[in-house]
Amino acid sequence: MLSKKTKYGIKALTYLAKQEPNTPVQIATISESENISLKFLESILLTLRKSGLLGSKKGKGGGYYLLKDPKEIEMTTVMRILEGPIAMVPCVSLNYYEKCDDCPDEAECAVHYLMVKIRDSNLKIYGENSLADLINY
Amino acid sequence: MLSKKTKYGIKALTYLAKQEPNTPVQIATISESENISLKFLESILLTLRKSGLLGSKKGKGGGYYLLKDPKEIEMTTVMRILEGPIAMVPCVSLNYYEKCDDCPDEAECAVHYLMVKIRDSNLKIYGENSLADLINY
DNA sequence: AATTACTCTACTAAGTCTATAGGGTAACAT
DNA sequence: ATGTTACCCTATAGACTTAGTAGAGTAATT
Repeated sequence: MLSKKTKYGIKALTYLAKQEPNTPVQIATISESENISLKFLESILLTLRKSGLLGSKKGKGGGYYLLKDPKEIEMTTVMRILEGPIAMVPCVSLNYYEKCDDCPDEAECAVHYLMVKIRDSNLKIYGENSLADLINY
Repeated sequence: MLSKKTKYGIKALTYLAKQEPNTPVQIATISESENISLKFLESILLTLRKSGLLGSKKGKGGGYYLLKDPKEIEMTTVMRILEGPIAMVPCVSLNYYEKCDDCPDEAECAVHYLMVKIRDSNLKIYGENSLADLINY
């Protein structure tokens, strides 16, 4: 299951992508428009800022804004930040690889075999879709 | 993330698929061979039996066995039983559809758009792979 | 200089899910 | 009858998710 954090995060990002570049949008505005709990959204935007996707401006007229062109932000990045590893099992993760403690031989593991296929296809889809692709279709 | 329940379930199923048809295998045998907690495996095999994938025989010489030819069991079925819906969001699920309460229009929802693609590609992979495909490669 | 509009940080808490453990019961084979 | 084995029920520690609450810090405006 996709966490609400990820769902809300993507919605907020697409909202920002629809705005004029570099015009800060307040949390409350996004929260109301997308029906997201204000405080929860606050913490989500914070992680997006910390990971370099968003910039923020304090004080009056402040808010959050995208740091890059929506075309340049691919969903692989977004998903990794919000949802974590793309792979469903650590032993097939490219960025967060971990050996299974119960599995003596990965090459012989049926789960591994299947999950590599799932990972590759998902990686392809996330790579083919930028934030810009999600707002005009 | 793939739950351990699913992971263990798939391992147990492939173990059974490697045996001679209709020869019951004890839980303990699978548990030891695949390094799975006995009690946990017990509950997993129970759900697999209740959903019609496995048969069981009580008493001495008893155990679990596959009810169908491994070629006839596609991973879509297995995943649905063990992991639940294939879709990552209820609003794109074919079998467990639910409307999002925050989303006014699915057709305009970026998350929906992306998750449909993910669902379709995963469904394709699970559909192309039977239990038999997972043991000989 | 005061006020206002924001972001930032931390703490708490209910709810759910995961993974495991223990004990007892019913069917079956010998 | 006896032992083997599936079956069933309950409990629990821990982690994670999704919030809610309170307050501190910062920048622009008046």
